[in-house]
Amino acid sequence: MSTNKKNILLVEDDPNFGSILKEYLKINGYQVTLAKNGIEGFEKFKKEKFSLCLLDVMMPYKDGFTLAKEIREIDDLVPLIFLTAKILKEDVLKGFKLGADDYLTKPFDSEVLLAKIKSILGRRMIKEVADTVETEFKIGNFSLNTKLRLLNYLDQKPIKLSPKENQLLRLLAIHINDLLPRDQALNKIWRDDNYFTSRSMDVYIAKLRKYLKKDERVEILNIHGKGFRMVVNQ
Amino acid sequence: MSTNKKNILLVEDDPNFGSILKEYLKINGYQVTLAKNGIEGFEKFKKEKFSLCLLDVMMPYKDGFTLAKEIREIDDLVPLIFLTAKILKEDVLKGFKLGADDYLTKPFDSEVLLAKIKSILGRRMIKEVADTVETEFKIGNFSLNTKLRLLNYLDQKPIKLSPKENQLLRLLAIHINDLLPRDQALNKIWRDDNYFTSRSMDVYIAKLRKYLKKDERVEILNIHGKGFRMVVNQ
DNA sequence: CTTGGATATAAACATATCATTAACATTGTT
DNA sequence: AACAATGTTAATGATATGTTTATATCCAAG
Repeated sequence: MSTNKKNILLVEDDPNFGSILKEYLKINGYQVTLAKNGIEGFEKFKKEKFSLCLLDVMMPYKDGFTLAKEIREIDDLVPLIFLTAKILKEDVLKGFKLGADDYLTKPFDSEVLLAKIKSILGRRMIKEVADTVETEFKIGNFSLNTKLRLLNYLDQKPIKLSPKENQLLRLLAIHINDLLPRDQALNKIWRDDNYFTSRSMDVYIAKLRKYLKKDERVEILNIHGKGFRMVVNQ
Repeated sequence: MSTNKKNILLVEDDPNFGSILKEYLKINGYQVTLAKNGIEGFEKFKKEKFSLCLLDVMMPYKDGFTLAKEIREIDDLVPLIFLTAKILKEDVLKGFKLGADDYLTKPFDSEVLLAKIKSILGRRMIKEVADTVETEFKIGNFSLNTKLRLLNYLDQKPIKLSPKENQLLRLLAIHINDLLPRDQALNKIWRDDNYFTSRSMDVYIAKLRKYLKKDERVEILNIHGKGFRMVVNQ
């Protein structure tokens, strides 16, 4: 449990749902500021520092997406969660037959939301930060220094990495144990994602796998059609 | 083979307005598919992957709302923008209930539309929305990770799922203990429901049943003529 | 300017994954 | 019984990926 309090901005126009959710989050150790529409939400965002924003998409005057855009203009990093995802996920036909208020009063899966918040304030936050500043990565018994482009294995002579090898391994390390989508890697490293750059990336994956053979716990797995996933077993 | 280009589906019955808007969007770097009514629009939507849909509300045969409803049945996430001449509040509300991402009145400032499109397709927006989609499902002693396409059973080696296996099991999990209508699954996953896709689905059901044998409490039952139902007994 | 080494891409071929279809068996319905 | 719906396995062709080798490109040292 971290000592600095996690401050959440909740923008929700339905007062019932808003206050219930606020109470629930407070019980779970978060500090919550509730705004009842996009305009008020943006005002509050400018005045205070928040660890995370929960935005209802469907709001009068200023919808969640517009608000998100404005927030992004002044803060590149603060995580955003849209509360419509839950609604969109539901059977649309069912949603139609109900009134607008009905889906909000339906039992809200608060456990799921809480898990999401925890996950975003933890792992995901780390990923964002790592993506912008981190230069040193542990990968099993390897350590990668992206500034010097060196891959160390215990006390052995460091392996010199080419710029592309370095960038790709760095991305895999940021997403360790998680999917690195093919497109994302291609766009970040090659700034393009046609067939040929994709094949080129495969060549680099093969090279990295060769380097990583020294530690058999470390593997780069493929997820067919989606991307790669570097794992450290045990 | 993947492409980076933003692909927009534009459904508009007025040929003049339609082609002008199409050209305008193309000039601004988008790839645009134009459909001249709701029926054609839905056909095109099923055949291709789009980053965003622009739907005219007032169209003969099939209006924009009906089309939106059909699109939402097979795609929970694709952003929708409604174009309309009417500025009726009722229509706006109806649009938002469908999960619309924006609402524009016609004639409108094309600069405004471009800004809206950019905002919705913006680098973070899609990712944020995608992040809020549930990726973990519990099924008896199994746990399904739809992002990594892995089916875990206790501590055993995870079973790798193919994309179709993954999608089908996900749908069954969403409807756990409840009926998953055959045509609903077919339209969501295969975007079609002829005899052959239906047989194909049966093949996948057989595959899933094989995987799920590890936990005898978990069963996929058939409801003759209606669909399937995954249950967790006891 | 040219040479050599490092690097990135392309080509070529091998293998793996995947969705579909066919084929035949079984079950449910009337 | 007759037909339709479903269960299951195996074969097929298409696409994605794995890997090595060849070629092109860049750039610094001579």
